[in-house]
Amino acid sequence: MELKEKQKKILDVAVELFKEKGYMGSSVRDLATKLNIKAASLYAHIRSKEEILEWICFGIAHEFFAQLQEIKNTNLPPKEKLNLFIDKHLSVVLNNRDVTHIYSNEWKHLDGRLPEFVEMRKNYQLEVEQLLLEIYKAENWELKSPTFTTRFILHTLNNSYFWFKRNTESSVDIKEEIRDKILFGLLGNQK
Amino acid sequence: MELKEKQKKILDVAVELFKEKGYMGSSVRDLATKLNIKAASLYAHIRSKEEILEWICFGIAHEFFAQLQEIKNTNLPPKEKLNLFIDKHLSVVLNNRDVTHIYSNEWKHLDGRLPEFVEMRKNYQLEVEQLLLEIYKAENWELKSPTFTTRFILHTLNNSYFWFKRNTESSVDIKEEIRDKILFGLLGNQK
DNA sequence: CCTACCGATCGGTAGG
DNA sequence: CCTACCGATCGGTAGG
Repeated sequence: MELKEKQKKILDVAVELFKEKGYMGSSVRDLATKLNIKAASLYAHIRSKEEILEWICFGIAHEFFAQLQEIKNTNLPPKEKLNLFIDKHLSVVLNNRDVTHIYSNEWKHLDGRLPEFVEMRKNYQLEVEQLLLEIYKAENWELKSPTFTTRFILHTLNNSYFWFKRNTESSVDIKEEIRDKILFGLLGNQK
Repeated sequence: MELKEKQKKILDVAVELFKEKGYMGSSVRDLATKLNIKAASLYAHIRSKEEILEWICFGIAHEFFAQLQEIKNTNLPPKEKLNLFIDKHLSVVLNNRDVTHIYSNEWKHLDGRLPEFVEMRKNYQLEVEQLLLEIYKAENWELKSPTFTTRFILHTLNNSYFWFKRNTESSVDIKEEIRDKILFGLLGNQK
């Protein structure tokens, strides 16, 4: 799924558009106008509107997977694996805020490749759950509801781009604050 | 904004539909079919498709406000105010999962009453922030980023319906687990 | 509640 | 990359 230069340009503009109006609220004519071409001309570069959504959803899913695999392949102490996972996942999210938003909210419109997407995401969730189980076991922590906890952490990470205004705080500070909230909550680090 | 019986029925069916296909992905014909009437007949009960979205978004927003006002009017100790706020807000969310989902994800399509909605939500956010400030001050806790923290708590509460499968766990257990995660995070309550 | 219908817009194709 | 155009569907109205 290698994209040509023009396709990358279309992807970038589509991300901006879908973020603003939603996938179903964005027409191919809107997209073409933003690219200063006619709607019909788009089809020299894309097979369908849905294909663009596929690029977005599967592209970022692939990044999440790659990042997780890297962590699984290290021999870090469990606690640091957890920290690194949060850090890496957050980096992907914060470097791709609009894409993550579309991935989280528009995947249901994938249609043809929807089953493939749903399974891919389920697998990712299961792998994260395994990582958590491994960490909790090694640290002798209690993990009451692994599935619940996994969903909590992934959802919180994926929606964290929402908690601050863009460009007002440095990325390092943001990541620290988010990790802090996920690990210790509102009160866990209060004396 | 008192709804008649038929309008309530339309609202209920629309919530189900919008949750499944999204607001822009749902046509008035889809909605009419689900109600076993013709699309044109809907307009005896609604002014527009958008009006239904207004019922959904402003209706639940009103519930959030009412619940917050109740808490502000009590004389509970600060710490219990925080617990009660989480509990009450969660009750509204869990009793209105699909509505909360639409409120969170489809508000941008409100159009005519969009500015009113955005301001309403900003005010709610500010009131919650004030409540947090009051609580943190009384308890002598440190609150580094009030706005960030407020967004964290509201987003986490509003998305919590996502963390578990429907009807698999009792509502009491769910609320406890969610409050636990928000207050203490993944590790805050581990010894 | 229905039938009949409106103009506008949708994603996409043909052919150059 | 364009013009020209397709059938389907959109939200909504008129009139009963």
